[in-house]
Amino acid sequence: MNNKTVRVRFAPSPTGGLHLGGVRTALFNYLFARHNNGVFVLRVEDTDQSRFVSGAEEYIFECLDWCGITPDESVRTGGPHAPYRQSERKTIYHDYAERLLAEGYAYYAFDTPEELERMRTEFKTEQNPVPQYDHKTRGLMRNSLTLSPEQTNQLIQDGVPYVVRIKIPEYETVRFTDMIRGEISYDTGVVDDKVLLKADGMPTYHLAVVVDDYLMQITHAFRGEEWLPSAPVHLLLWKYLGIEQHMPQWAHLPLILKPNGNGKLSKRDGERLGFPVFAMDWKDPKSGETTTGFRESGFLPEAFVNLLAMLGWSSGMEQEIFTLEELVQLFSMERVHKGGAKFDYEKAKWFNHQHIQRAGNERLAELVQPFFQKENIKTDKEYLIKVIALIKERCHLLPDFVEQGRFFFQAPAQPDLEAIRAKWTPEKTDFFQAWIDCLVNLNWEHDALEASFSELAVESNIKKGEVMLPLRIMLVGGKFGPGVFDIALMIGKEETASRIRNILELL
RNA sequence: GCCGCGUUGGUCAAGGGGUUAAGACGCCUCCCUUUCACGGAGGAAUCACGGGUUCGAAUCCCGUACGUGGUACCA
Repeated sequence: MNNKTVRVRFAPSPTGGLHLGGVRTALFNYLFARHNNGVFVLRVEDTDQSRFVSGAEEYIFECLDWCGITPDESVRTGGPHAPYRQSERKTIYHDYAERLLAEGYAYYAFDTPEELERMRTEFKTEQNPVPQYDHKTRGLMRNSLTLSPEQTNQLIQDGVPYVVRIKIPEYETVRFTDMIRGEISYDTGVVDDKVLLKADGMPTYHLAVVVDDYLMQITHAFRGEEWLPSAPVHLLLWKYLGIEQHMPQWAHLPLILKPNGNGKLSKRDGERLGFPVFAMDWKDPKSGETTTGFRESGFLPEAFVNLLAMLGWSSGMEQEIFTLEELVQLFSMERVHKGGAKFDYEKAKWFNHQHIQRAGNERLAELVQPFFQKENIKTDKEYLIKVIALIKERCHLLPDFVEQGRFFFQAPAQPDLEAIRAKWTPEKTDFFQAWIDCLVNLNWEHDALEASFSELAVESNIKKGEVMLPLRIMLVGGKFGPGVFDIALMIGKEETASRIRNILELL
């Protein structure tokens, strides 16, 4: 890449950076950086206004750690372009704002929220329901363009709150090339004079990205498609600052949409439809409510990363299951889609199922243990590993191991007695009684077990098929699970006999 | 309203002038399994619409429709 190190940056917002779309942006940044032996920079957006949610920074790092996409430069790791926290870069942004002000590309605006509101209602028409602060209206507002320099200075000295706005030209066409979409052009006549510096002294995203990307020598900037409309503002800023030649290449990633209905996927959808939209549990410090994450729902991080990668990108091959390292090798911007993708939770679970099959039983045992603990089931590690080997293929999410495996640890609490009673006969009671007695002297291995069962059935003049299902229900509680003799083998001679005996008494 | 971006089965998608238009998820049928899954074999289902260009269009162009994003001192 032009002998220049590829540097990509991720600048998650405290609110938006937390969900699926945000993590995917981070992932694509990471994949592109690694693929090109570049650097993945994380700049933290910590705007100190009411919308800022404390704990978001920690949360983001934990998410990225979980996914295995740790940044090379960040607040945590340090790096040559520190600080990486926006609030610590305040004076830097001011310097750049001054430059724009001095050269007439920006101006001071003293309008109060009420005045802005008045303007919006006053100029509101059917054709223009949302009037903007732009070339059409700025001449009618209270700003350094309409005020004399003396008046402006006086207001500033008097401590009247002000913002700095970019002065967007009236007739100009801004063009740029997006790595995903190709040529894109905007007519500046429809762009408004965006605020660059807020009254509280903090920069808006518009100023911050441009300044940070320049100073941090970012070569490629990827973000969600929702940023496309503000791209012309950023382009103009690069130009006005005279740093155009250092501008990164842009790529606007397609949106992740609601599975049904319309619109961007949001936190609410997860709650409504019963699936996670956050990587990990997220507790909103303000409302105190917790939103369940993919991690806590029982997703493997590699599965989460895999399914995220396939949402808006494809390898072009038939293979769909990839490790992070494979994704790094295969990733290319050319294969990123333009259109938004609807999130499909069923497919997400399928990805997890696939990765569970590929995961080692020992690791699964560790991951699954907390879910057993939650249900107060004590698990011996060695035993649990054997159980996992037996049941993993029928598990899509980690909690499934509890449902599929609990009878290995405890006798079924509510066995499906009806299923047994339906075709029960006294002869069958005798049969099971006899089999329990056989068990005592039996060599405890699969074939011997099954042979004794089959032989006894023949002797008792009972069809083996008629007692197989009852046996299963006695041991398992229901019509599910691995081979019934494998189960008996696992739970042991005593337990097998005891479970049969107990059910027999209930019939 | 205006501006931008997009549109291949229900969903994710390959394919970028000539294909029987891949594959995956989901759904259905059958096989396997004396259970449930897994697995295997099949099946239903698609190029948004209308015009061009072309010998030939899912593919290129133009419209329309629809979707989606933006239109904040949010990101």
